[in-house]
Amino acid sequence: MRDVDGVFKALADPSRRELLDRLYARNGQTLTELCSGLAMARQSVSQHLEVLEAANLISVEWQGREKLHYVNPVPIHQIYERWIRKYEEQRLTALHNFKSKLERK
Amino acid sequence: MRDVDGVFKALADPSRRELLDRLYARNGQTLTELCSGLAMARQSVSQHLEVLEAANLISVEWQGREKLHYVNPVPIHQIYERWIRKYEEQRLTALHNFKSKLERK
DNA sequence: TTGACATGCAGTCTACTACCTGCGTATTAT
DNA sequence: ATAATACGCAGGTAGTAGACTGCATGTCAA
Repeated sequence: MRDVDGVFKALADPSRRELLDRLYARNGQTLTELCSGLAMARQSVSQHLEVLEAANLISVEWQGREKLHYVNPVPIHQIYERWIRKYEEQRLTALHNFKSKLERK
Repeated sequence: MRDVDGVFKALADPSRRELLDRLYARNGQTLTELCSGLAMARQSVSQHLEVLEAANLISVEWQGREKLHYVNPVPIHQIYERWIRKYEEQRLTALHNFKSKLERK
């Protein structure tokens, strides 16, 4: 349950976020497809994908010699639920206080 | 605008998330207050706070020799807006498809 | 069957990160 | 005025992360 850490760490790298974006744009891409257009060696991309997979942000399906990658949106949702919504409330409270202050003038 | 990276990196460390949580529980704490109960040297905490400040996740106000720290929920909201909501939609779509599949049975 | 293709495994190099310690400076309290 | 307090600055170290190269393995196609 406390694998929040892995998710945050996985998301902390811009290359990994781009990979997620690419998968979001078209799901089920292979490793070499994901490599194309990136200024990185295949091995680097592969490592990044491993990190994303370890964080459960993507899932993998083998099809012959090809490795297909799929986004898994669940961990991101959990991050939101367990971590962001709390701060969201404070933000809205702050906003509300700010408005009230304005109105009292 | 693309300082998303700094925010993600700042959030990637559990110590920094705990510091944010502590500030969320009680805003406006000083450095030494934030240090108390943590198994870390003051300097380490200070460095973490610098990272959070650089990511604009906290703001700082000097009062004499004391440094007061305040949470800034805006960047987290931006992360949500620009990065999470998108995946949220896909998650709901996936959920919807899943339900439809069940119903077709 | 042989060659091309998709990927994995292992090792290396560099840079950064998260710690620390020691010392310096400014502010408050006695 | 002096001591205690709150903090910053500089520097040092161990571990890790991100990139690479080279080679091995498994799969498909001619």
